[in-house]
Amino acid sequence: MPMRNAEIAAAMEELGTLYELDGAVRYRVLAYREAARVIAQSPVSVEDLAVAGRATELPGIGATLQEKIVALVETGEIPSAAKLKQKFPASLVEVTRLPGVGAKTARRLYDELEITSLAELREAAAAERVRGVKGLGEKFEARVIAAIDRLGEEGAPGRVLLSKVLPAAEELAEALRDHPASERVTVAGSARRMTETCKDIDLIATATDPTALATALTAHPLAAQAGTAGESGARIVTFSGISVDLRIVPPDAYGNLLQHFTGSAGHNIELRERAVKAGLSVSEHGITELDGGDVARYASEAEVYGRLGLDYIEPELREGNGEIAAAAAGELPKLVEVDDLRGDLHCHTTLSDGRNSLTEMAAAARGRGYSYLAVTDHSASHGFGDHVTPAALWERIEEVAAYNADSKRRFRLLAGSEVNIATDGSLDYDDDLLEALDWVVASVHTSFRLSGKEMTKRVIAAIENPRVDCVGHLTGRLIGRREPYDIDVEAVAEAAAANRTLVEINGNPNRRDLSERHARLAAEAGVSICVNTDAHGVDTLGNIVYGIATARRAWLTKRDVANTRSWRELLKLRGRQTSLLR
DNA sequence: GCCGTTTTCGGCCCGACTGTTTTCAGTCG
Repeated sequence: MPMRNAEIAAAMEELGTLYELDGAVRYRVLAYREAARVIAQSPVSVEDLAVAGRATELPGIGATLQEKIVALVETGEIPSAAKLKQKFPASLVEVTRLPGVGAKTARRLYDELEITSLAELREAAAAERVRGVKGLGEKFEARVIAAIDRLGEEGAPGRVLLSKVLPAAEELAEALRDHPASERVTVAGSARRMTETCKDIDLIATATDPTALATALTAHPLAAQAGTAGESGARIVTFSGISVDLRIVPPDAYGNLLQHFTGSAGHNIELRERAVKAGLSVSEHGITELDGGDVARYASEAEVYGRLGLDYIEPELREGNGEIAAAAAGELPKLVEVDDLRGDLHCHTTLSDGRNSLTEMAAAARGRGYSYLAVTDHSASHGFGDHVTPAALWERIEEVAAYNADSKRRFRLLAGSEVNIATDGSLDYDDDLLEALDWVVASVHTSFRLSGKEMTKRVIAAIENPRVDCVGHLTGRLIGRREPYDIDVEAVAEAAAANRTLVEINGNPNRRDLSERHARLAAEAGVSICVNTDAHGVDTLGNIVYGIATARRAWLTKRDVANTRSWRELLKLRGRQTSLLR
C-alpha cells in the first residue's frame, strides 16, 4: 500500500513539533511545517518522488528531508522521530495542537508537572495545579478545560465546505453593503480564494460610521452569537456555526488590508520575503521603505502588487505555488471565467436520479446562456432503481432529436450517458448504442477498493475506448467524507492526452474532482479539461461556479477548458465524427 | 532545515492579541 502524501505530510508536521518540543531553532521547525504544506499539496506521489531521489525538486525539500521521507516510506518510521519519541511521549504533540497552547507551553507542562496528554492536562487544570507553573494562571486553566471539552463535542470547529460558507458570506456582505454607513464591503480570506473548504468568513469594509456598521452585523438574522461591535469591527457566529470576522478599516489602506486578509499565509509570506530583498516591508497597514521609513498606503490591491513590481494576482492563485514569480515575470495566465462557458457536459434528469425533466433542464441551460447541454443519465448497471435500460436510452435519443428538430432554437441538446466503467474497464452498453450517442461520460461508481494498479488500468481502458468522450469525477473523492480512490493520475493524464479523451472537473462542491492540483497536472500534460456540474436538477446547474473556481485555482485559461468552445469546435478537438458534422 | 540577481554561510515576514507580566513571551492568522 503506497503512502499517501497526507500521511507523509502528517509525519513531517509531527516531527517538526517534536523538534520544537526539543527546543530546536525556530527556523528548523518552520522548515518542517513548510515541507508538510508542500507535500500535502503535491499532485504527484511524494513517495515515488522520494524513492526516485527526486523529492528535492519540491520547493522546501532538501537532502535531509528527502532522506527522511525515504526512511518513512521504506520502514514506516523516521529514525530521528523515533528517537525524539523516547524523550517525549507522542501524545504530547496533541497538547501542542490545543488552541492557545504551543510547544513552549507543552514542554513546560511536561517538565514541571509531568503532563503527557490532553487528559492529564485537563485533570491538572481542574485540580488547579497548572497555575503553579510560571507564566500560567487561572485564565489559562479555564481556557484549556473549555478547549479540551470542545474537542469531544459533536461539530467541533473544523473546515466547512465552500458551498455552505459562500452563500452566507455573500448574504452578509450584501446586507452590509445595503447599510447606509457602509462604503465598501468585500469578502476576503479563503472564501475569496474559493478554496474547497473554509474555516471562517472574513469581511473587510470601510464605513462612514464604523460602529453602526459593526452593530448591523451583530444584529443580522444569521447571527446566533455576537461579540461587541466597535470601531474596528465585530465578530459573530452564524446559526450554522461559522464564525464571521468583520474588519472595518480606513479607506486609504483598503488595498493593503484586503490583500493581507485575503491571504493565503503562504502567499503573504513569500510576498513579504520578496519585498524585503527589494528594501520594502509589507504589512496590512502599508508598504514601508526600510531605509527612510516612508509608508505607502493604497486603496486598491492592484496598486499594492504594482508597488512590489508585480502584476495583479487573482485571489484564486494566491497560494504560494509560483504565482509571485509568474507575476514578476508578467507570465500570469488569464484565467477562465464562468461566462466563457458555452455548455455543460454532464447532468442528470428524471430518467435516472435527477429531479427535473429533459425539457426543464434544457430550459434552465438556455436560461444560463449556454448553446448546448449534454444530458448524461446513469447507465444500465447503475442500480438504486435509477438505471437506464438500452431501450429507454434509444428512446431518449429520439426525444433529443425531436427537441433539436426545432431549428429556431440556437441551442442544442446532446444525447449522452454517464456510463459505468466495470472493473475490467468495459462499459455497460453495447457499442452500437454508444455510437449513437453525442456524448459519453465514463465514470467509476463501483468497486472503489481496487488496487491502484488495477484502478489505473481500469480507467485507462475506458480512456482508450474510442466511444468514450470524457472521464467523470476521476478520483471519486467526497471532500471531508471519502478519500479519493487509489489511482495514478499522472498515468491517466498521459493516456487521456494521447487519446484526446477529455477529463472533467466535476463542479459538485462536495467533489471538485479533478482537484485543482490534479487539474493543473493534467492540463500541463496536454489533457483537454471540461468543467461540468453533474447537476441533478435545474437548481444545481449553478454549481458551475465551484467547477470554474477549481479550474482557476489550477491556473487554467479559456483555451485549456474544452467547453468554452462551440459544439462543432469541441468535436474537432475530440477528433470524433458524429451526425452533426455530416 | 532550506536556500542563493548580495550569500555555499548567515540569513530566513509582520503585527495583533492574550495573559501574565512590571516589559514580554508565546501563540495565532
